[in-house]
Amino acid sequence: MATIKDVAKKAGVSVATVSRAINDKGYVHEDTRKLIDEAIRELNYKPNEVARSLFNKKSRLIGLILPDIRNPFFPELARGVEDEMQAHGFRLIIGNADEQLDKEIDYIETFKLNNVIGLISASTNAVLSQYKSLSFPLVLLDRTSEEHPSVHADGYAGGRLAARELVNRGSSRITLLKGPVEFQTARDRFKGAVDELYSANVEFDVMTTASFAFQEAEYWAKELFEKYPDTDGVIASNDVVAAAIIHEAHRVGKKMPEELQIIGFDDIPFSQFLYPALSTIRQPAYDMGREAAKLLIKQINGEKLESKRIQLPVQFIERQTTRKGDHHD
Amino acid sequence: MATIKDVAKKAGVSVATVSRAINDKGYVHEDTRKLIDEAIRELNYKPNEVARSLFNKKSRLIGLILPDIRNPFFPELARGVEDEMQAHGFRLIIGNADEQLDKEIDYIETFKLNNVIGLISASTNAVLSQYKSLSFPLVLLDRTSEEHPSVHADGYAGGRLAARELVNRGSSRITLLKGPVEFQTARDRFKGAVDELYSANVEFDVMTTASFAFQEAEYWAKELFEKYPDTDGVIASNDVVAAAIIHEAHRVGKKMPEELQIIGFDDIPFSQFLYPALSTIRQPAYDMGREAAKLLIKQINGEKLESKRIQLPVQFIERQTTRKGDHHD
DNA sequence: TCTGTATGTGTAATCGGTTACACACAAAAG
DNA sequence: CTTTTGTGTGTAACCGATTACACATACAGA
Repeated sequence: MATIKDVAKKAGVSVATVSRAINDKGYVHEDTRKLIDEAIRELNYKPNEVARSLFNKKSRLIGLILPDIRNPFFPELARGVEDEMQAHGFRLIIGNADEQLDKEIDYIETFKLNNVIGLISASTNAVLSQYKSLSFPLVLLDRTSEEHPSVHADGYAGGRLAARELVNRGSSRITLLKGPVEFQTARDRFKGAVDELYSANVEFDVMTTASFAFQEAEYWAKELFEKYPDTDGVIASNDVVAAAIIHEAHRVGKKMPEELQIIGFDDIPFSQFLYPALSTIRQPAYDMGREAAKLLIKQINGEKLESKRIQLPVQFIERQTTRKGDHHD
Repeated sequence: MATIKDVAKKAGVSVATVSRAINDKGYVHEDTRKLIDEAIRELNYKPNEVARSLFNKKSRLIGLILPDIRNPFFPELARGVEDEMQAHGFRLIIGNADEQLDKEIDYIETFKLNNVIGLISASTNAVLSQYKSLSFPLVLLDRTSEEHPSVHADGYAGGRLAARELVNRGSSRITLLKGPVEFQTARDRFKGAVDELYSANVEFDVMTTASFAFQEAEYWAKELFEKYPDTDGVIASNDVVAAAIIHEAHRVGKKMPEELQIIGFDDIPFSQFLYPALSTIRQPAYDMGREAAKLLIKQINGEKLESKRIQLPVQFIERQTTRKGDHHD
């Protein structure tokens, strides 16, 4: 690989001049600039990011921490972040914390030691002390925070919405699945649903699904029908769990949506392919990713943030696991 | 952040000694070592990876290029790579090329300029000139190569297997979906299926699905039933496409598996939740990831590779989109 | 006593960039 | 004609690590 010295020699100038030319800082004569550009092209020179980063204490890398890359919701977030970063010349590196604290700490450390210029975390453990001592900006994604800028969907409204739609469509013995307590969004949507059900004066049971992972989703589904065999409406903690429930419902012979309505949460791409296609509360994952990226870029550029907490709306996506309701507009 | 100088000062030695102590190179007196350890602990010192990397021209980072993070098959691969790397003290950074050439080139460049110590690529464009001029080892994942070590599943056998199972289970007007030509694995499994169908002397049509993405899968599914309304067996190019076909089959009122059998490819976690649950050819994605990681680590350590091309077996997973067959053992 | 080897440590160069500062020169201002 | 200001460029220090090399000491064997 060619270095700045090679370029300087070839162009017959000093490295300082080359550096100035590259970075458009200070004066460089038009003619010298041409010489340098020429040398750069001939040698196919690319500035060494590591050396730059060592001096500047900043790279062009953005770190993104995801709690579980296998849950399709998170790749969707990542795509949003990536596209926005791409457009601004930043590079995204993804760390998959796998819902494990030590992995997450490892990644934060790795990001620090590699001088990332900013960090977006969609992790559950955002309260970590590691997040306090960062020398670069942090944006929390898919959760809120007092201390840091954040982007999230309106989980509470989503929970209310899910409950309302289910009730309006005639379910009366509802089972409400509560996601892992660590996930703030899970708590929000749970609370939303509870509040709505209370105020609608509808009976409901609560079951906790202590994880969002595929492997365990099947287990929750089985547990659901054992504990509450005559439930006629399920508000699932997310789409993965909802998928497992649909599957199990078929197995135990429940007709959907006639005998059992189900509403998921997230609207991952797969939900439309389920049978019956899953009615769900959509989170605009891609947009959330983009917004988080924008927020981070603003901070990196030292701009003032007019709003530190961006909340995006959720939306009911009507498909086949809910009946036609007497729909209030 | 504390630097090596701070540690040296606190321990009352030179930076060289500290460096030797940290890296266990050269002589360091037991007593001095203790002093240094003590200083490191007190200052909470962590060597700056960027500075190290600048000198050594190596980091502890491994790059992984995925063609599409949204296809659940790839996160699964990534998890395998990650777990193995984690165990060896390497850090994984993921780049999502999004099946776009320029993004992929960008990522290779980013990885180079950040001194990754090795690269695993599951991209379609492994023929790229960028891959030739690497100064660090490369392992190709989910595809083969003459020039580079690679890990892949036996797509050809998978194609044959899919065709054989479908024929054995009584489909006679088979439609064979051909995945994107860029994907070598897609070509392999296509060829396997073709060979098997020829030798079994079974009629079949071919339809090309020029992408594996969700958004388009639905389109292929519709096209399938328009073009070949009386097909009674589909060999899908992957599970995502298969999911779309199941969905569409419901819509047009085909009974599965009685009137229509479907076999997918990959066995992504979602396949079990489809209705009917998808019979598919399983690729051991997680293991593939691990093997690729092992291969890369061996190269990094300068070990001899006994085999440069690792092929993992595929497996027929019988679920509900295929009928009970007169099963030859 | 002299030489050779093993042990322990520090100085300074190096990796590939960036930038403060000094200096040279030209044109404009006084 | 001197002073100021704006351009243009090079020298060298610096970012935070690693390591070649020099040097000092201790102890062995001759």
